Parts: sequence; C-alpha cells; structure tokens
Amino acid sequence: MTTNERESLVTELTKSAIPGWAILVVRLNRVVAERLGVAETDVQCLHVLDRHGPATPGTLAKHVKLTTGSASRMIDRLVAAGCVRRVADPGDRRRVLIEPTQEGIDRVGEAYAGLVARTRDDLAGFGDDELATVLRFLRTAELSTAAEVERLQAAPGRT
Amino acid sequence: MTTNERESLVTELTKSAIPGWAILVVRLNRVVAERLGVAETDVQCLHVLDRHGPATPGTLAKHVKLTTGSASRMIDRLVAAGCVRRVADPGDRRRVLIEPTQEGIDRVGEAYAGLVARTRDDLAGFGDDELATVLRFLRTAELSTAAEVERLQAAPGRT
DNA sequence: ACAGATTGCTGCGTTGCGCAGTAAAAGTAT
DNA sequence: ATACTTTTACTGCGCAACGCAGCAATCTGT
Repeated sequence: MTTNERESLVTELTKSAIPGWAILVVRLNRVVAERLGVAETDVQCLHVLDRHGPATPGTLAKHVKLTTGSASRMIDRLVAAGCVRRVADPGDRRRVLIEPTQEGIDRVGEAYAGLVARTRDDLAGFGDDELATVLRFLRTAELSTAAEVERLQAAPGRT
Repeated sequence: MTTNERESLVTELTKSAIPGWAILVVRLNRVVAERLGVAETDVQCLHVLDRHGPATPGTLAKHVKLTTGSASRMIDRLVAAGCVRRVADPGDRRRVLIEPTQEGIDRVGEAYAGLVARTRDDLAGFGDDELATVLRFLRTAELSTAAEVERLQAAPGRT
C-alpha cells in the first residue's frame, strides 16, 4: 500500500529528519556564539535584528524570550562586541532603538558564510520545482514552530 | 531568465527561510528545556540519547560540546529530573552508561507532541514525491550543518 | 496638573559552564 | 609481576548569563 509508504515517510520526517537537523542547528548556534564572542541568546538577537530590522529592548526581549533586565545586559554585551548600537527614539524619549552596526552584520555574515556555501552546493542537486517545495515546507514549518513556541509559553503547567 | 528566478529561490532559502526556521528551532529548544525543568544542553543530551541510544558521559560530552566535568553535572541534573539513569558497564568498570528512563522518554515525547501533530498536518499538504524531496533536503542539510559545526570548532581564530 | 502605566536600566542571588585537579580502572612495557 | 602511561568519570573554584525585584524617566488619560 502506498499509504503505508507515505506514513513511513511522514514518521521519518517528524521523528528523525527534523529533530536530527534541529539538534545540529542548536549546536551550530552555540559554536557561532563562541566564535563571535557573545552568548547564544545574543546570536538569536542578531538574527532577529537582521530579519525584522531595528527594535526596542522590550521587543527584543520578547523575541528571544528574556526579561527586560536580561535584555539590557544582552545589549550591553552586543554593544561591547561592536555588533549593535543604541539610538534614541525621537518620538518617545523613553525608548531606545537597537540597530546592528555594519561590523556586526559583517561578523555574522562571515560566521555563516561557510554554511551558506555548503547549502548552495547542496541545493544545486535539486530542481527548480524541488527548491520551491523545500521553500514551501520551510515556511510552513516556521509558522507551525512559532505557533507551538507560543502555545508552550502560554501553557502554564504540564501537558 | 529562469536562472535568475532560481537564484532568487536559492537566496531566499539560504538567507531567509532556513535562518528563519533555525531561530525558532533554537527558541523551541529553550522553551522545551524550561518545561522539562532542565537546562538547554540537557535537552540536547536527551535528543542524542534518543537518536543514538545509551552512551558514556564522555561520548555525550563530545556530542553536546561540553567538557567531561560539565557533562557530569548535566547527568546529575537529568538524573535528578528523573530523565536518565546511570548504569555500570560490566566490561569496563571505569565506564558508566547513560540511558534514558521511560519517564524521560515520555516527558520528551509529550513536550514535542504538539509540534509533531502540527507538522503532520502541514505535511498533509504535500504530495508523496514532495515529501521525499523535503526528506532528501533535510538529510543533506543535516550533513552539511554537521560538517560546518565540525569545521568551525576546529578552526582556531577568526575567518 | 495629577495619577497610573510603560520603558529601560541596576543590585542580588541562582545556576550552568570551563578549567584544573583527583581517584579509579584499564592498558603497556620492561 | 611491577611500574608507568592512558583513559574515564567525578569534584572545588571562579566566571558569566539569567531572573527577580526595585528604580528613575517618560508618556498618557482624565
């Protein structure tokens, strides 16, 4: 039966392939943080800035799941590392906008250059429609993962 | 030109889709660790045990990129949390094998049950051949990421 | 103008981690 | 058989990241 073959494919994806890659993604994050000389959370912060543009410390704290106090320290580290810069918000003088410096952008880009090159090589083995399929999968997976993160954070106790 | 379309696909994958999902994977790891009441590294250890079976503290330390001393503490935490158990190796009395307990397996399974369910729903929107494509991509990505992690760890300074 | 909410920033304690050192067991050479 | 080296896992110690609680500055609504 083809339904069994499909089921085994789905199981292998959810139980093996996706977790298998996820383990390495977390580990890569750790190695990159060490290389950049910042904490793991700081790397996440840089990614958020890269994807969503400048943000306030409070917004960043929510994105990387930190308290505002810890976010202040995180920003201190990133400023000390020369990766970001604090900019006063002219409209609201309480607010401070965090934006990446060119040096920070370059440093992150260099750290991931090797992986990007490898990935480009990998993708050469896929057809155009296959690339579209992979992209579609990644987008949906991102949404589902985001939703699950949100749910788990909201859920108070066990289950 | 179709080569430009393909190039934009590749760029979107390497610069947006893959990092976008990776951010959430790291964040999910953090949330799951909080839920299980252990450190983030401990969750990685549980994944390694789940994928490769029982291992010694030294092996686990290498897999999660920790010193043997820190691995001892990590195992202490996991034992205290009821997730793993120390078993003496009869062949080599120096060695200790770490194996997950049933409770640990169940706890981890429950933590990821929601995401697995969502992912299964997502995969329902893909054809059989598309699932095979996604699986193939994830496997190659896992290998490339592993190679890059290895390289970055081996590389001493900048670059 | 006044009260309350929002935003970001500091002490303090907790905890995870690396480093250095230790003990026990296995391997190896004379 | 004995002595030396290697391997494996486990402890003090210091450092750093994080949460919590509190604070000052600023904005907003009446």
